[in-house]
Amino acid sequence: MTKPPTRIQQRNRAAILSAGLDVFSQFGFRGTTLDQIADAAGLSKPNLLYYFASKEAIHAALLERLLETWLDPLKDLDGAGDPIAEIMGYAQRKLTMSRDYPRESRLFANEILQGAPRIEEILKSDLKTLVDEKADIIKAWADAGKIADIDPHHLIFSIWALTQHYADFDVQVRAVLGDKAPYDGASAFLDTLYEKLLRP
Amino acid sequence: MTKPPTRIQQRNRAAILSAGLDVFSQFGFRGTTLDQIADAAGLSKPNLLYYFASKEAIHAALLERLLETWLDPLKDLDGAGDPIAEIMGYAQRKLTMSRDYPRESRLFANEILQGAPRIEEILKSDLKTLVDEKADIIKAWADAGKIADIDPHHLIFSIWALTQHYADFDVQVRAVLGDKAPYDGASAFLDTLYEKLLRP
DNA sequence: CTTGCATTTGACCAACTGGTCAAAACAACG
DNA sequence: CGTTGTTTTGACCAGTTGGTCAAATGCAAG
Repeated sequence: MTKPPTRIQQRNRAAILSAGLDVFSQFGFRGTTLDQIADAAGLSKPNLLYYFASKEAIHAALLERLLETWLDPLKDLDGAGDPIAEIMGYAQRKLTMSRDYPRESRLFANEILQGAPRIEEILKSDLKTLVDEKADIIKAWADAGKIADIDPHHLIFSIWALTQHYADFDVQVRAVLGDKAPYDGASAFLDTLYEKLLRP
Repeated sequence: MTKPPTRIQQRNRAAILSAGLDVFSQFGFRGTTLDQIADAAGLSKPNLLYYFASKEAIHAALLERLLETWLDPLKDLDGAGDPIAEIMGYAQRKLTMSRDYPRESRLFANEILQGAPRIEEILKSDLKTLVDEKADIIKAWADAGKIADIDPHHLIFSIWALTQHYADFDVQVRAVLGDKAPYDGASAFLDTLYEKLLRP
C-alpha cells in the first residue's frame, strides 16, 4: 500500500542522492557530514532527514544503486563470443564507466579502502560467484588455445585496476598528463595491452 | 640548536605516526579523529598533542615521509639498463611496496581520492617532472626498437594501477580469491603481462 | 475556500570534535 | 636527596555532529 512518490519527492530524493554521491565519494562515510550533503542538495538538514532516515540510509541507498550497475559489464562477458573481443570489450566498457561515472567509482573505492564494512558479505558471495564463473570461461578459452594461458582472476583484477585507476586517481593522472586528455590514450593503450597479452 | 630527541620522544613519535597511518589510511583525513589515533597509539589525547601540534601536523608528517620513499622505485629506472628488465623490475619493486607497505599505499589513495588538496602542487611539479623524464627514456627505447611502441605515460600509469590495486583493494581481492595468496599470482601475472606487452 | 496531507523550517539536544591549560608525575643528573 | 626539565594527565572549552520535534507553510482535491 505504498503510495507513488510525488514529483517533489522524486526531485528531492534525486538531489539528495546526487549530493550524497558528490560528498561521500570524496570524503568517505565518516568524513562526510549531513550539512555538506544538505548544502550540496540545496535543502535544510531537517528536510534531508525528512526524505532519508539517517546518514546511513543515504549511503546505503547509494551503495545499493551502485552495486546494481557496477557488475553489469562483467555479466555481459559472453562465453559464446569471440574470446579476445569479449575481454577487450569488457575492458572498454569498464573504462567507459570510469569516464562517465567517476563519482560512483570513487564511492566504491572509498568503501573498499575502509575495509568494505558494508559490502564485504556481498563481495564474498555475489561478486566472488560472478568472478569465479567468468574466470572459468576464460580458463576454458585458455585451455582450448584460443587465448594465451594467463591466470583468469588476475586478468580480471587487471581490468578493474587499469580502468578504475583513471577515475579514482583522476587528479594524479591529470597532474602528470598536463592538458592532454586521459581517456583517448587510455582506450588505445588498453586495446594494445590486451591484444598483446591475450594473443595465443 | 635543536636538542636530540630522547628515547621516549622517539618511541612515542613513532607510535603516533604508526597509529596515525593505521587510521588515516583507513578513514582519510576528515574521517579520522584524534581519539582514534590516541587509542591506537596507547596515549592520551593531550599527550598526543604534546608530540604533534595538531591533527594536521600528524597527517603532514606522514605524507612527507611517504612522498620521500614513494617515488624511489621509479627513480631507480635506469636508462642505461636493459629496457624490458628495467620496466619489469620497476613493476616488481612497486608490487613489493604494495605488499610490504599497504597502509602507505592506502594513505596515498585516500589523499588522491579527496582531490589531493595537500599534495596537488607536488604532483604537478616533482612527480610530473620525474614521470616525464622517465617517459622520455621509455620513448627512446621504443624509437630504437628495443621495446614495442606504446604510450610511455599510460605504461607508467598501468604499473601504478596494477600494483597499487593489490594494496588499496586488498579486501576485494581477498574476497574474490578466497584463501589463495594474492601476491604470488600477481607477481607472475605482471611478469607475463609486461613481457608480452613490451617485446618488440 | 477549506480541509487534509505533504513539505519545510527554526530551535533544540546530547554526543563528539580538535584543542588548551595548569597541575601533577616522572626522570635524570649533580 | 633535591632540583630541574620532561612527560603525562584530568578538567575543561567552544564548535560541530547526527538527529529530533513541534510548529509553520505549501498545495491539491473537493
